[in-house]
Amino acid sequence: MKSRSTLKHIAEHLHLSISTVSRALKDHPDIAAHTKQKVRELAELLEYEPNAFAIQLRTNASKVIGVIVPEISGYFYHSFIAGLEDEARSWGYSLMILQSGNDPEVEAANLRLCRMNRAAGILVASTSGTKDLAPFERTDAAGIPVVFFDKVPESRQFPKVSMADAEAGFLGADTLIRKGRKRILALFGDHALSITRKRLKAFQGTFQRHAADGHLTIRHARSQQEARQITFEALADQTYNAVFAMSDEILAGAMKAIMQHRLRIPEDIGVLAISTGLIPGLYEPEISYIETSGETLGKRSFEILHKCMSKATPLGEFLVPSTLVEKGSV
Amino acid sequence: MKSRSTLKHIAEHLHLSISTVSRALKDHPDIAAHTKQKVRELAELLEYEPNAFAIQLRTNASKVIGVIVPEISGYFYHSFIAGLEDEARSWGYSLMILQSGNDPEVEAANLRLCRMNRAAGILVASTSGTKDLAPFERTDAAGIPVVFFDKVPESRQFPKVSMADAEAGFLGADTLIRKGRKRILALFGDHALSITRKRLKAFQGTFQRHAADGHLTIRHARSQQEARQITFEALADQTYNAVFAMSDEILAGAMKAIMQHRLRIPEDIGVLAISTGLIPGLYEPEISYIETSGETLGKRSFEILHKCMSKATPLGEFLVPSTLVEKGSV
DNA sequence: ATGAAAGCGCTAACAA
DNA sequence: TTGTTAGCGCTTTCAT
Repeated sequence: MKSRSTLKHIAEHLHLSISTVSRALKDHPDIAAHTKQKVRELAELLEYEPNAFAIQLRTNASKVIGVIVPEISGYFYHSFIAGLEDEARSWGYSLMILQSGNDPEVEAANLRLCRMNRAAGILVASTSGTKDLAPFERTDAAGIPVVFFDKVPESRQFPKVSMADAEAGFLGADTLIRKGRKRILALFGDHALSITRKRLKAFQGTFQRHAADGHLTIRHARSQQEARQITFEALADQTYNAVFAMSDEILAGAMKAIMQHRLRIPEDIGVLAISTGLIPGLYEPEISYIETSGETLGKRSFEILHKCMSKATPLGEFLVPSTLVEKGSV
Repeated sequence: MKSRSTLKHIAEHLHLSISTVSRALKDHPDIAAHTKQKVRELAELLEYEPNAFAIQLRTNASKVIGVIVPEISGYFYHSFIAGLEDEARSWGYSLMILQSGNDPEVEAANLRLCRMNRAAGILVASTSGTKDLAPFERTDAAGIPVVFFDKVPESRQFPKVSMADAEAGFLGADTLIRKGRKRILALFGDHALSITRKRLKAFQGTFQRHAADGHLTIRHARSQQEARQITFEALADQTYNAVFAMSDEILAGAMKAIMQHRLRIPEDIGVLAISTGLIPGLYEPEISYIETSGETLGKRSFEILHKCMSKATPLGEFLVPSTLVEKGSV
């Protein structure tokens, strides 16, 4: 293996001191122009590349952001990561990605890894079983800001970034009502998750306020399969003129049931979902959806974390707004 | 910020030398049992965590693997990353994820980043525009093994891991023929990509050899939209009894056209795709597919890279086999 | 069984 | 404008 060139090498070749070379390379004002010139040329020639370890050890800070998610694949987190990476790179940061597999212990181990690597900051979508926030507090106390996103704990002690769930729920109900769809089968996820409760509450509240004459059935499904079955059974008679799905996974299940019944969209049944957009775009006709963009959430999360890394920690919960994307399915 | 404890702190408290503490913590045989005991207890108490930078600087090696992909989101790479992370973590490695945005320059910059961070190894899915392999050679020469995956260059100089494209193409044609579907509309991607050419060649060859009496139309699409339009037009008359899609993106387009024509699957038309499995599972009935698993590719890639990192570089191209997953759509 | 000391490559305060 | 020096936290010879 070709041993990499260091400041020392350059310094020796040029009969300069290491610090002069170091300063020349960072364009320090003290250094003479012709010296800088010579140093830069030789550095280029020797293919000098700074040793990140040494810099990090010296400055005790890295340009790496730790990201801990339950899983990378699936319906949502990969788009979050994509958006985050984009934004982070433009600020010179890289991403260290860790999956927790929705296991609190792995999550804690991953957190430790981030600490050992002196991550500049950490973004966490917690597991559904995360109860003990102490490890996060310790990390934060050690000077590594922690920001939660998407799946956030109740605690008010950390900054949090998430989708505007209430708004999305409201928008869902409002859209359906405006389109005259008032006999609704609304499918939500696991009631134990706060995301579900927030969306549900807003949806239900809006419906009751503005469509008292309508008919709303709320059902909960914890998987695509379950969503499919519930939908299939519910749509057997013609009670409903619209289906609402609170997530991609549930939409996927509902759509199968709709296709199985060979119902036409939007003639026989209207469909609306809360989604990142990929799945609704797969059907014909495409499905209208309330967009909860993973990319946007990623970018926004970086911004918040970035603030935490520089100055005062902006506590509180930041919401990424949702917007209606009309595709004609409702 | 709470300053972290170091070996030095522990050593001072215990009136030991730093090296003794270091050794005690690594369970070095030279150290007395009771000393180890004391050291470990205090380390625990002080919440000692080794400084990865110092270790890395000292040993000039990290436990981080650089991953450079055109994009994280989309139909494929996120599942690759998920599989890779799983495997890497079990070996104590973490992932540094970099998106190239399919831009060769960004790719080169990312490569540089990996070098600066002394990545233990690098996995690259190259951009379609990557022509100059010199940067990769330099990285490799610097002692950081580079392994290409999925989108691999022609060069024989690096180890490569990819899907068994020829096999997948063969399996596609073979399956259709066995099912008696011989009037086929086969949709492929950009002909400039080697993945397309490999799949196409095997598919076409197999068809010609075993279904000379059949009718095969090959079409190329570079986007979901294009695939949709081509399919819609082609299916206007009843020439075909099966559609074959070489990728998820193309399948998505084709399915829209099929739904638009309100054709029944498999009665009116058979459908078969090469896919990772997520998309085919969204339709009703689900679509049969030749599985090209991103997860598996990720795990396999780690294995190859791991070999490269330890001993002799196993050159050549490694193929991840594909298997038929029957869902009854053909 | 334990300690002393060198050094990984870099930065930055201080000297000259 | 440039050089000297100390030190970041750790590992690892080489003593003792």
